[in-house]
Amino acid sequence: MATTTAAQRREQARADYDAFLRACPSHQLLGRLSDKWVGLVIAALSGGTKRYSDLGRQIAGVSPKMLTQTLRTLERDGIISRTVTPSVPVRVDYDLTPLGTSLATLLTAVKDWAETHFEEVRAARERYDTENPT
Amino acid sequence: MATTTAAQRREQARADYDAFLRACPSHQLLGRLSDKWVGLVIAALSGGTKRYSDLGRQIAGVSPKMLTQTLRTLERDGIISRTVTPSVPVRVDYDLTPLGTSLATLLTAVKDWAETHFEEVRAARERYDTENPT
DNA sequence: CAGGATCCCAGCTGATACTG
DNA sequence: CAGTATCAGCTGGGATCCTG
Repeated sequence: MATTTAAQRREQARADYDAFLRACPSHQLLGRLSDKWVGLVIAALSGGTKRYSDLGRQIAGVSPKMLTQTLRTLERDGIISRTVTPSVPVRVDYDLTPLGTSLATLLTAVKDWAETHFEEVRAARERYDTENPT
Repeated sequence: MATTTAAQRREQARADYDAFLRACPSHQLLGRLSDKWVGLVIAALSGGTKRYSDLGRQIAGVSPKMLTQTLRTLERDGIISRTVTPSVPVRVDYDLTPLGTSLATLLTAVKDWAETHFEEVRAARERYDTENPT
């Protein structure tokens, strides 16, 4: 025996890794933040309470499905709050919770870093591309 | 006519949005950071210089392909440096650049936020799930 | 107005095999 | 040792149609 192939070991490692990732808060958060629409939604809500259709209009190109999906996961995570007003067309307002606000702060920090260093990154890319014409 | 359907308008909006996103540094950065392996690689390299196979071993479950791909994009962005030593088996060392180090700092900030607030998120999820048995 | 349900395609991921 | 090349599978996201 001892036929522990590299593949088997990697498979095992992957299982461990997956379990680890699922339990890893920072990675979960990263996944959330980078989710295609999450950043936009949070940014939009930083401007105050918004209705569903306001968000749909303000965030260019989002489909109803993705908007709803995004809002739902954010609501589930306690990042935003959803308020239904049973008037005659229904009215639903979304807002940032305190937790969401603190997350928005973090997002701003990331944005600042990006804006500060983006020129460096751009230059690095250009250098790399001219050096590796592939 | 004026048959500008909702779909058409969304399509147009989507084009604008895509162009916007491609030009948006913070969103690009977010995408990078949340990339499945990027966080792990940066974390691994925070411990100092590492060889290709070291990284492959330290990061459980990564395939050679993804490891290479991740390293390449990070190198292109000027986040890590790649040093080839043409000995008789070849030897390649990876390291964080100053830019990469500052990014690692940001990553740490995200990690701290996640660890600080994860319990709140977990609680919010539990509440949401018990309230919405679907 | 605010969504739910369904179908479907593209792209990324990963496994495997091969090379300088 | 440090990759590259190829192929298959899955999942995310959008389009579309429908409801309370």
